[in-house]
Amino acid sequence: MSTVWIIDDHAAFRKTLARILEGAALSVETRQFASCEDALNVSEEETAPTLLLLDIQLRGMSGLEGIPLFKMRWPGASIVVLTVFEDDDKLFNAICAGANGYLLKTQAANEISAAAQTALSGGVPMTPRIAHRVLEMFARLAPKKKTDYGLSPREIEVLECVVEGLLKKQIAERLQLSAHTVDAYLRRVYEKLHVNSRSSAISKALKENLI
Amino acid sequence: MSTVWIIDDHAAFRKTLARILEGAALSVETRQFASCEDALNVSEEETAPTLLLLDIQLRGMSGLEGIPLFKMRWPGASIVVLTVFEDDDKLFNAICAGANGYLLKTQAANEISAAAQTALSGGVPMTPRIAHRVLEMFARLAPKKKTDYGLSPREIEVLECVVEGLLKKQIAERLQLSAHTVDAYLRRVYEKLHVNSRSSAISKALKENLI
DNA sequence: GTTTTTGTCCCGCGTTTGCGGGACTTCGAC
DNA sequence: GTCGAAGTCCCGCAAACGCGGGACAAAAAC
Repeated sequence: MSTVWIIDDHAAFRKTLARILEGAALSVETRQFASCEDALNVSEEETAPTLLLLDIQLRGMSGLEGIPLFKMRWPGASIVVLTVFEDDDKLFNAICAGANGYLLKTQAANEISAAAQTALSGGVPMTPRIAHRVLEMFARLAPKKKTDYGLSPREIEVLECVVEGLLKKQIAERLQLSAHTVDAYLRRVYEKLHVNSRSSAISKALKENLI
Repeated sequence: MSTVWIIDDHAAFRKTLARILEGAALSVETRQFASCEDALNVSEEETAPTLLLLDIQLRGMSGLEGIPLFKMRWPGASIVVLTVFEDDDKLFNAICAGANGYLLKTQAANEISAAAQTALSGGVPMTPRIAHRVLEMFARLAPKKKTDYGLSPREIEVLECVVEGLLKKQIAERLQLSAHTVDAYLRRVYEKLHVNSRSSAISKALKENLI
C-alpha cells in the first residue's frame, strides 16, 4: 500500500491527479495539501507518505525550500517535483535538494500518473528533455580538463602554498628554502601562467584547478 | 532509418544484440565493431551512426577514451555506454565525457534493445539504480551552501575585483571610488572573512564560491 | 529619535611584493 | 660533451599592500 501526497495550490489539478492515480493503481492512497506548511503540519501518528508530488510554485514556503524538510521528516519518501517552468536553475536546485524526479505540469495527467508509478517502483521519472539537461549540466559541471602550463613540480608546490595564502617567508619555511628561492619560483610561475600578481595566479590556479 | 553501431569485443554478444535490434525495430540497420579504433577507421563516405552502443572494457582505446572522439566525428550521434561494472567512477566519467545513457550488460538483450529504442527516440536510457546514482552524485557534487559572512553588496563588488586580480588603484577606477575607499572595504572584507591577506581572501572566495 | 550599518573619504607607517639584475649546481638531452 | 632546464641562492629598489588611526553622511534598524 502506497501513500501518495499531492502538494499543489491548484485544487482542481490536485483532484484530477488524485482521481487518476487512485484509478490507475490498485493500492494507492492519496492525500492532498495546498502548501508545504499544511503537509508538514500533519500529526506524528499519521501514516508516512511513500511519494510526494510537489509543486514548486507555492504560496508561503516554495517546494524547493520544502524538499529538505520533507526529506528530514520522512527520509524514506520519494519526492517528485512538478512545475510549469522548465528552467535550468530550478531543476538544478531541485536535484541538489534531493528530488527523485522532475516532471512538467504541462504533461497529461495520466502521464504524470504513470511517472508516479515509476517513482513508486523505485525509478526516476524525468522527461527525456529534462534527463538530457541533467546530463548536460553534469558534464558542464565537472570538466576538469586542466590546461598544462608546464609548471615544474617544485613550482606547483610553491603555487599550492601561495593559494593557501602564505607569505614568501612562510613558504620558504615550509619548503625549507630561502625566501629568495621562493621569489625566483614565484616569478617563473607568474611567467608561465601569464600573470603578474599573486592574486591573478591564485584565481587562475583555482579556476582551472591546477592545484 | 537509424544506424546503430555496436562496439564490443565480444563477438557473440554483438551478434545477439544486433539480431534482436534489427528484429525489434522496423528501420534499424546495425554495424558491428570490435574496437573503437575499428569504428573510427571507417571512411568518410560511410553513413554516419545514429546511435553508438559502446562497451567500455575494450582492447586498445577504452570506450571512455573513445567517447570524445566519437562525439567530435559524429556530433549528432547518441552514445550509450554498456558495461558489466556498475562503479561510480566509470559512470561519472562516462557522463562527463558526454554519454547519453548508461546500461548494464547484465540486463537481458531485449532490455538493452528496448533501451536502444529509447535512445533513438531522444530519451536517456538508464536503469533506475543508475539514474539514482547520477542524482546522488549531482547532489553531492554541487552543494553550494554558501556560508554567509554578511558581506555588503559593495564589499562583494570589491571582492570580485580582487578575485580578478586587480590592484587597489584599478578597483578604485572601475568602481569610481578613491583608492582609500577601496582600502577601507578590503579591510572590512578581510575582517569578515577572517583572513588577513588578499591571497587568503581570494582562496576563500573561490573555494566557497561567494562570488 | 537614537543607534547601527553602509558607503564614502583621508593620512602615515612598516612590511611584503614584483622585478630588474646575477651566480652556482645537477641532471638529462641532443 | 656541451646545452639547457630545473633547482638553489643572493642584492636592491620602487610599487603595492595591510593596518593603525580618524571623519562624515545617509539609510536602515531599534
